[in-house]
Amino acid sequence: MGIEEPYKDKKVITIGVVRELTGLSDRQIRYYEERKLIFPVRSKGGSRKYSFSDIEQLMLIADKIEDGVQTHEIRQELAREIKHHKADVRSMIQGQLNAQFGTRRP
Amino acid sequence: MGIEEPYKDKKVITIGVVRELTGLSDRQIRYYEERKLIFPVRSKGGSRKYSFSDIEQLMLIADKIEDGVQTHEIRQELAREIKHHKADVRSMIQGQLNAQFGTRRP
DNA sequence: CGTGTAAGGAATTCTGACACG
DNA sequence: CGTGTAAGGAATTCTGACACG
Repeated sequence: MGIEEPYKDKKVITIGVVRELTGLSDRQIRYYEERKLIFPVRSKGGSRKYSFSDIEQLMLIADKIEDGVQTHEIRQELAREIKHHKADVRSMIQGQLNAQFGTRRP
Repeated sequence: MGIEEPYKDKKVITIGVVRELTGLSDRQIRYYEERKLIFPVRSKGGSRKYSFSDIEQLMLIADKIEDGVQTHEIRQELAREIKHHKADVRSMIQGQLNAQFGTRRP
């Protein structure tokens, strides 16, 4: 499990390109940010910059919205995913430690 | 040898971000395009869009310029690289064909 | 709740040209 | 040759608000 796709998470894409790539309106894209579903960074001048991950995330969000899921529900799902992801990272690190030093057994 | 880094070649980055990421001026970036060293695509409105590959390419170009290499020389080097790359692809495909069907031997 | 829209302003980018060397 | 710059215009993005439902 190595480091891959170094570009996927770099926030370098303007909202216009995101609009084209996702098919969403800027209004929608900005609204999902307002509802804490997506977190672009800002350029010096104040314009939003998104990553490819953000674009994928937006397409997932759009699917759920279409299915009638409300933004606050989506936000909760996201929180759960992050929690699980953190747990995964924790257990992976634990696994590496065990592999290196053996399982602790007093 | 599979398909990797699906984002590396997507032309989605505006010149302002390229300027920040490379440290070059827009003048320089546009000039290298004029000299056929880099090939951004255009948005509907006419603004340039670059890929991460383009950014890496620009940094290589900048290094060579600093070393006193002229743009037309760099362009020739690029042409050679493309030629070699095409030869590599050709021999790789040939290798796959041989692996699949055996070397032709009448 | 989620989205469209008109409004006004600010930041971004574009081209062609002049300058220096 | 490679790059800076001032000029004027066009495309892009921003925010806050009103509207509908």
